[in-house]
Amino acid sequence: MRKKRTNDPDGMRRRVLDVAEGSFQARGYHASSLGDLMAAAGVTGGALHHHFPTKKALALAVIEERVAAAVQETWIDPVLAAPTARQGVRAVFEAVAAELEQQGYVRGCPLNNLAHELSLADDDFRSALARIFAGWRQAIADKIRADQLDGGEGGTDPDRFAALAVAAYSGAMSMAKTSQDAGVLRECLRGLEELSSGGPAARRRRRVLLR
Amino acid sequence: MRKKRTNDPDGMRRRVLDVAEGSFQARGYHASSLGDLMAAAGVTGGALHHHFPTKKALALAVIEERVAAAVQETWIDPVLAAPTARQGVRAVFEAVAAELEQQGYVRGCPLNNLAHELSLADDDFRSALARIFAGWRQAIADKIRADQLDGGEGGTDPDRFAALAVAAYSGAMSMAKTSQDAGVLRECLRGLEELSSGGPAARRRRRVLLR
DNA sequence: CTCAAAACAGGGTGGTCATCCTGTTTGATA
DNA sequence: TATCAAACAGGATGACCACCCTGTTTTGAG
Repeated sequence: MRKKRTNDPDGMRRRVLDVAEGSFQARGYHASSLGDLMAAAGVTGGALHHHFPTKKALALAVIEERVAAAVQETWIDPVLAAPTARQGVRAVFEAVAAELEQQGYVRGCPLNNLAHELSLADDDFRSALARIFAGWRQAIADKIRADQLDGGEGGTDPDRFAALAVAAYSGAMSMAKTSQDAGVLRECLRGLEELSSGGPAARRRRRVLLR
Repeated sequence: MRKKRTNDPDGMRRRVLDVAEGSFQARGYHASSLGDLMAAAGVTGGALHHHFPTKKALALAVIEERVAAAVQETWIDPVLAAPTARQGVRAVFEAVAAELEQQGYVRGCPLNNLAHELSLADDDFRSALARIFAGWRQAIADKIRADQLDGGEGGTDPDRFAALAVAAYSGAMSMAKTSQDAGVLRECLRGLEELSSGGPAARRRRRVLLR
């Protein structure tokens, strides 16, 4: 009997990206060998090399297609959908913390993981990752500006708030990954809110300020 | 003529640690080969293996002796020496930003760099790194508590503030490394201060809330 | 001085890894 | 149906790389 083969370039490419995304997240770029990825994806060397001529090309595709999408889905979209930027930030922190606590382990933020390992290694990596960070911060800052046009967020500097929110999240995820405990995410969120508009006292103030 | 050799175990160990610390910081753990380290340190394979039987043992020594010391010197000591925790945090942010801007490039926080690459790879690495994070946070939290005994820092939660400060710094350094621009450090510091005791609006608000 | 242990030298080794190369199969187009 | 580029297969290759092993030199204790 003859063995059949069905050409499915898109599906094969997608399977490779799936496996690579997961392995880069769990083991990092250097610790992920193409041999392991090929075995995990059920792909031969020829097929891998056809779609991604080098390991760098594969990583660049993971960054631009998967990591960027992950930031969009877990951060930008929820923040934009929230009533205000601050509520969006809180919702994301809490959603991520809850998800991590449920799954029982912390693999860290995919963007930060790759940023640390690859930013200094290659300028193509670095600029691709920097673009994602910039888009993340800008989305939050724009949302703050929208809130201000709606009459909220008095004197908050949008860019400062966005930088702080992204930094606090990234750093909290670093610690959560290292301690394998998502609690620090909640701790940082409460720290942010205690100092800004989060606490019950602040909520009282906001109601006063709104009319 | 005979070649002379002077046994200097401490010096040789120190030279290896110096080179390894620098290379782990600049290239990361996996991208640093023992061959490169040997060449850079002027050390033979036998000597390296004598002092550090495995690469992991070398990295563990770097973490426990060098990274921990770096956190102590650049963060804990200045914060403890400052009049208040907040002033200490501000001083460190500004000192690091100034140093980075002067040297023209950003290699990132050594603790965070290694934490991202090694936390999931090996539990010995992970716990050693987690200990450093914990000591860092606790030093800041203790300083806040001392400030409160001196009558300052009204209702600030020490652990929350410490977690937020460390997270904001770590995350800001991630972005600074990725964008090769230390400006985000200052941005995050201003964000922290605007939201806490810094901005004029916040000072006004806080006064109202206090009764 | 003796001598054992520590300190160091340097080549070897098995394994892994990314990439390449030659060939075969598939599918769209004409 | 003829044709050709894209898609895929799978082994070859050469370059590392971490670790080990055998041997030599230095050092300090007794």
